[in-house]
Amino acid sequence: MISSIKGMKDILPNESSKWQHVEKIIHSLSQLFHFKEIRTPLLENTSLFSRSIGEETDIVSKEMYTFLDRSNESVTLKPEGTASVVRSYIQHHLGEEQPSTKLYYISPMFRQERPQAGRLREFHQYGAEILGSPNAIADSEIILLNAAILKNLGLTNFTLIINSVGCENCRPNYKIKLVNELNNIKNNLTELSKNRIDKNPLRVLDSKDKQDQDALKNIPVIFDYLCESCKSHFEELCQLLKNANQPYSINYKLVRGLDYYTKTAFEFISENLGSQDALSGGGRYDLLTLQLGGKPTPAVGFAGGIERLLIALEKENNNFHSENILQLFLASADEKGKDYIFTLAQHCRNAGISTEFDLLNRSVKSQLREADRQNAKFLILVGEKELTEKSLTIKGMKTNISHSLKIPLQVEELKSIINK
RNA sequence: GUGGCCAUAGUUCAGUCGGUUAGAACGCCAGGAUGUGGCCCUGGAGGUCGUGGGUUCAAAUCCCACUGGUCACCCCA
Repeated sequence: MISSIKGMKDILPNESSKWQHVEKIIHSLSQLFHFKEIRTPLLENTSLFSRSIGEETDIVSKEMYTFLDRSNESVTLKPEGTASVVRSYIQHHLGEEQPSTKLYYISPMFRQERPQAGRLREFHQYGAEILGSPNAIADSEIILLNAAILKNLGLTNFTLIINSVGCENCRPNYKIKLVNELNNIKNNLTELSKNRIDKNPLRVLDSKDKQDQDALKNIPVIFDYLCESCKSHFEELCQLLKNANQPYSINYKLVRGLDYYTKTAFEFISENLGSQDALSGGGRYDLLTLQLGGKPTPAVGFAGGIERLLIALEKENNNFHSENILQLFLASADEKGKDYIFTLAQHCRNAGISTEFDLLNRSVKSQLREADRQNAKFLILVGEKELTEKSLTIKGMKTNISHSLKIPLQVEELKSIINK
């Protein structure tokens, strides 16, 4: 038996309706906020990701599915969405058409990590980006869309945390100060954090280790080192969130794992996700477009994990109604009945009635069991008797109401009974 | 990538001081005075016990490796 690749899951028929429901809400809310969908390829040039996400990040240094294609080009299955969107934005000059652009996407992503709860090698993200606006109102738009999607799915148990990670003007100053302080308390830090002091000092801050957190109690926070522009941007965002009645908490130690973030960083977290507690995350990336060869374009965006949404929804006992209910099951008692219902099924389906019948030549009893199992709303059984008498009976499987119908059948009449 | 736990019918599991044809429930299939489902009753199909080695007269059961799952670390969605 050949099975799926480790960490890559089939979405089976009994769960695909949940996915469709979630995707439907993502589409409709994104469009309500007037974002337009963008679809980019799964495969990109490897350099797109190494240049944007950062060579030193875990994603690029050890998690990407990278390989040489048949022309010896290094290609990579996309590990996140923003880089591709920005690449496409630059390549197709979307910024020339209008001063600001709002885009959203739903797409599989790939990272070769050890799978665990809420973490897969192929997973699905939904995300949105606003390119062209440097203002906090764009940040709030992104955050509020994200929150609206969560709420509309019926989630209640989540928290928004925000921070500012500064910009190219103020972050270097803070970094120097931070490295100094970290070196002072070096002996109280875990090995991993010690190693990070030089490579990526900001990441030391959000270590989950208790020992680290104790040692970091009195560490200076970036907020005190933000430049005027970053500070006012952050304050403005806070005010906008308040005006929108969007609860949030500030966590000065929130740092995100991708290098391109500037100013705003945020996460929506849930207690229901085990150790992978982020439902979604995002932030501002004012330098990325320039870095990827485009014109300087301030931008902000987020991405969320669909699998994690589904886990959180399950934990909150949100039961989805199964869509795609079967309206009519046609059963046959003999060969003539079979011929008749085959044709009738075409008419019903053309009229928009979802219709099913037996494909296995089974007994009447088996056909009816099947109708029951499929949760059919109505049943019509046809045999020689009905055809001779030119009269059919349609029966409600749940209601026990039945109607007589004359042959030739008027599909409109049938439709009105079914949709009543 | 590191570590803990796990791996028996389609599913959830029982079965280990090693010992004859490996069980249950649910699901599936067929039937129940002959053309009306669900409940009920009867019968049936379905497993080389994750894979490969080893120990033993004998392995689902003990040992090793591998693979997969799961949880945690790491990291992130």
